[in-house]
Amino acid sequence: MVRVRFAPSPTGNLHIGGGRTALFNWLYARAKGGKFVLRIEDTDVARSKKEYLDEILNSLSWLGLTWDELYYQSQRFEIYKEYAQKLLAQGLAYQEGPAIIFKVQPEKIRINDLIRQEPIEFDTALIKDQVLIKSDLSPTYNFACVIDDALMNITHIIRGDDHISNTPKQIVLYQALGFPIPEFAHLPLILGTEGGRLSKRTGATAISDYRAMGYLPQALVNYLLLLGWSPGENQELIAISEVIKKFDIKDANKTAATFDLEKLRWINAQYIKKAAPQELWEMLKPLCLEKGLQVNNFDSNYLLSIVKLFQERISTLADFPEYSDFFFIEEIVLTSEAKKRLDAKDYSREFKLLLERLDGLEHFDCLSIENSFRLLVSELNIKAGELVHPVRSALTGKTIGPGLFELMEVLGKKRIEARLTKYIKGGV
RNA sequence: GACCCCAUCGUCUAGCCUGGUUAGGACAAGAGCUUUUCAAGCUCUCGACACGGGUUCAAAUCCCGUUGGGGUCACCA
Repeated sequence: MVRVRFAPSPTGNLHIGGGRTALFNWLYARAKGGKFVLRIEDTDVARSKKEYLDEILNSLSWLGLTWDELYYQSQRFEIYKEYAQKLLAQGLAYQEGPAIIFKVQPEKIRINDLIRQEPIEFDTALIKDQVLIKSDLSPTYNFACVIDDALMNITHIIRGDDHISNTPKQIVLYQALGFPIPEFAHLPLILGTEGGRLSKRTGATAISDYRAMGYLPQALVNYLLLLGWSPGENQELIAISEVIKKFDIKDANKTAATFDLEKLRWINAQYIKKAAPQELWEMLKPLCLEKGLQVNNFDSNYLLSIVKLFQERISTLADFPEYSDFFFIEEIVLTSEAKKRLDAKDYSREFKLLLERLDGLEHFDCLSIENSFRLLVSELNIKAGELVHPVRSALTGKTIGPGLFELMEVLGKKRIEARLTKYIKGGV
């Protein structure tokens, strides 16, 4: 049975690269009907923090990467010590004070990597003796890693490229301990736009940052997947259930990929467009409240109509409160462009006439509004745009946004009246 | 520096294994359509096999080298 693991260290957030490694492990387990083990590598007690642990667990859950088993290395120190003693007793390791050090014998190591055609060759003569147990009695990464991967029956080690040079160090330990050597698959790194590792300088690195910026987990997963694997047949958008049917770690790319926020945004926009308005609203609501929009004061029909109005034009959830605020606040604030529109001319007569027409409407729907609006402008002998722009500015405070007639239908007669009246000299 | 990995449009990639394609798609960019704005959508355009040698009738594809990029060289993980 396939058993894979993701082994983060709680000394930082779960970042984009870690998220992709976790995703590929999880996918391989799900594709092969295996198990996905999560192992927290918290052997560095000083640097490990509870807040990072929580953040990592939350991010994995948010991405939908559920684990089957969970282990903490900090609870397994006795096990590591036991195996180190064994190597000591066998004469394969020696002591240096309280530390236990493995004597590396010169040999040629060949590593078969699932995503590379040729085996990778190393000469261990170039490797120093390896510390197993440090002076403070905690195990080193390579030692704890090997013990755990073996005891947890990990069959495939899928990890970042940056671990390639750790692999020979680990293989000598597998051999010395008499453990079977698992399969390896080293994923290429994700690079920042500047080349080199993705770093905070290049942009957000934490999965939680993308959550906060309004990306959907499915969209981020879809993007991360494309960064190193292709469904073929020119497909860009793919449901995770479909991926599980065709995923194999052997098909992972071996070239490093540059993180491209533009494409992520596009994918996110596609997922937002496809989402059910109700579900989208569940995600939007907390963001609106956070921005101080009193959305609880409105009924759900109103809210869903607004969601539908913006669903096609936002690319992140965070765009929503910014674009739609005028639906939720009475005293809207004009942008400087909107102000310019309204200051350009006195629209008292036009606004007044428009309100009269709207008042006479039997049905206050988009189509009726548009018909009466177009009739009015033709009677006034002006182009539609000449009235559309000032009305939009007065109603929304903005010069950009959804179609005017659609937003008027949603906004409702009362709000329209109140907002246009403000610009009619001498009142109605 | 030593060791290791990698190399197709600006970016992500298909094609490479099993040589014969007008080297395909997506994002971005540019143009147009639509139109009340901004988006979206649709149509079109731009744009790549890093270089040099082989092997072969034929090389993006196989081999070697060069160059370039990246990674690792901790009692961090």
